[in-house]
Amino acid sequence: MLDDRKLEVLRAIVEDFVSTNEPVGSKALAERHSLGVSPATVRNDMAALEDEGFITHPHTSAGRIPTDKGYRLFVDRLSQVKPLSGAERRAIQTFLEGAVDLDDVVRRSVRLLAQLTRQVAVVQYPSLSRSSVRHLEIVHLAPNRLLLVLITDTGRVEQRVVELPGVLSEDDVVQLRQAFGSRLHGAPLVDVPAALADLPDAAPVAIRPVLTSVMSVVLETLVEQPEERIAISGTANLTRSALDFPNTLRPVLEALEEQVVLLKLIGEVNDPTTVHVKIGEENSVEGLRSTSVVTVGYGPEQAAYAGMGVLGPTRMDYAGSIGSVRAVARYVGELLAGA
Amino acid sequence: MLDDRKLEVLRAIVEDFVSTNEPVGSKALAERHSLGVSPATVRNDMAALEDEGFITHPHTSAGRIPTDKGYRLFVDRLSQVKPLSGAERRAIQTFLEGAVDLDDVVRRSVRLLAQLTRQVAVVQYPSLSRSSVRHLEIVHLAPNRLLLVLITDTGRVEQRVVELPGVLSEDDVVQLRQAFGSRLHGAPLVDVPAALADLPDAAPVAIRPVLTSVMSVVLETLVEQPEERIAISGTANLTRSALDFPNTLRPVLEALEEQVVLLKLIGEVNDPTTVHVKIGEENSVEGLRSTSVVTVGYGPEQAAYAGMGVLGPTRMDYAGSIGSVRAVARYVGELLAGA
DNA sequence: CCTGGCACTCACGTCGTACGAGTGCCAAGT
DNA sequence: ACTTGGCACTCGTACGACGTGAGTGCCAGG
Repeated sequence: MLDDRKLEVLRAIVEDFVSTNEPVGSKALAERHSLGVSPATVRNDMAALEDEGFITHPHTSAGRIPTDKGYRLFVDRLSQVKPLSGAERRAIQTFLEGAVDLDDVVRRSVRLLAQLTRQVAVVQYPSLSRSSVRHLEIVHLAPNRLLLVLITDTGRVEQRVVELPGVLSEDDVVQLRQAFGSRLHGAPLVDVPAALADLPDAAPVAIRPVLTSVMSVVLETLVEQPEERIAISGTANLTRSALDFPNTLRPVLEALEEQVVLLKLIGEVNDPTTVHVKIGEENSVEGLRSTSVVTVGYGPEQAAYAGMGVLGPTRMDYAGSIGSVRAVARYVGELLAGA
Repeated sequence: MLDDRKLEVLRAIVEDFVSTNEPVGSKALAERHSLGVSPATVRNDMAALEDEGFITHPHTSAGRIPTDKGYRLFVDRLSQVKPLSGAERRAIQTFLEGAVDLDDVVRRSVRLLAQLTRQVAVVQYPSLSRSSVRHLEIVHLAPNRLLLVLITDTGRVEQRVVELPGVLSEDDVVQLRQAFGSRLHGAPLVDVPAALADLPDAAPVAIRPVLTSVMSVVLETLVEQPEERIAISGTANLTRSALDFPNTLRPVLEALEEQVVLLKLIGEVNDPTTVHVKIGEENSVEGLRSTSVVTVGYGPEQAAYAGMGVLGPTRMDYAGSIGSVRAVARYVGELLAGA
């Protein structure tokens, strides 16, 4: 059905269209890529590719452009991931190693990714649900107010103010710290509920009411609403492909403002070893049907903390994007593992 | 020079143009607004307004549109700040009171503002340089590593990991805590360098090297790089005025990605009592010359923590935007003051 | 199965034209 | 001195006709 030359023609069409953004005709194609056959032959192959649904015409007298299905085939079988240049590798390293805390790492990564790919970059903060407790600090703000500060092993910090039912002495606070500290230190967040289960019974009666109210805030913060955060950069790059998004720029920008949508987009697969590509209609998100998304999980070795990726027109440089995304994810993963 | 009727004509032009986005002609204007004069008279007034530079033609056979100078006059003398509807006030309240920490307050505010004004909203996190230290926590991560967590009275949390020159005992850490805690608690960040000045001399010799290295990190974090953060929302609203930004959407999006630019925009005036409006060319930022910015400081009473505002086409609903921005700033100010 | 040739189809740019909104100005009216 | 109706003029826009050329599909011959 699809012999090697037809595949070669498809690759040529995708590559030409991606770089020129204009429908590519049989003649130009036979000339520029040394296929060794005449335009007429190319036309026949094109007709076959069109029958199979890999390419289309915008109109009768125009050249061909790839369909989503065509891009899919291209990504799966025809493209080789572009390795980064030495300059790019160095750029990544120097750019990221200046990071001063987790927020900084994420912000730098997302900017970096946007610059490398010249597209919209999205990076999810390390997920709470997959981290462990590094430290829980309890600060005695006022007799009846506490500030809880939780720090995870990924460097993430969550904080909450707790209004207490009663007044607390400094000694009580020390007891609280001990009670929580011993149970939580190093515990994965998913295990926190179990680790705290026996707490009310084990604690001195005097501080039980306070303790339970603190406990409920802790659980609520960490487990029930594991709030996920996301950083975006490079939205201005969307305008570069403004021609690709005649009336669709709007929904794309809207989708990018919806945390939930983005999480869905990035979070669907978090396998840190492979890069995933969603092309056009494959996207579950209405409004992103004219875009492609390249995602990957990142984190130390097996454990993926979270996802990151880039989003652009279906007509994008897949090989380059996949390479950049993978490289940045690796660096960030190592960085977080070492920290 | 500019009698009352001419001003009235200017107001009518601005209002019509803002709502329809089409150049307004003398006839339509005389009909829709009950000015009590004929189109011809309106034309004369228009000619006068044009001589003064308050309005222009796009071309000969088109109606008039306001110039930046025209909008300026409108904002300064002709528009009345629109009070919010009851529903809007209630929306603000319910939306903001669910906030769980500072980050949440800021994120909710910026979303709210974008929705109310249907424009791009920008909110600066409470500035570090204007806050005081609420608490400095020192966590002993490993023998030669410390985690510093600084919490300000505005609820902002900054954290840094410090690699120490030597190994530290638990007792040393306690001493460190005391040394810093006593000096910093409640101190305005600007006074921190002074408060710490005598620290190396006063401390036990044993921990001095460690202490100075911690100190330098603290100072660096808090004073030398008072990193300002910013939240944005509603960029999708820019596409609504896509007709206003034919080729200028790009630079606007780019400007919105530059923290520095935004801070400059918002930070120029932080008087919490008045709302400031920058119209078109008045903007110091290249690339935002086709936009207007409405900003205000927020914070408890006299002390402005930071700024917030909205950005849109010069052709925007100034009265409504000013009202919304002011209202949200007040609520957020109260909220933070009470927290 | 490839190739050159050939007729055919359309999108696109150009040109000319008609239309109409809106203006500027003037002379008459108040 | 200001307002008003009238009128000629400008110019941007919409519309239709037309030529052009890129690109195709098909066919007959190698």
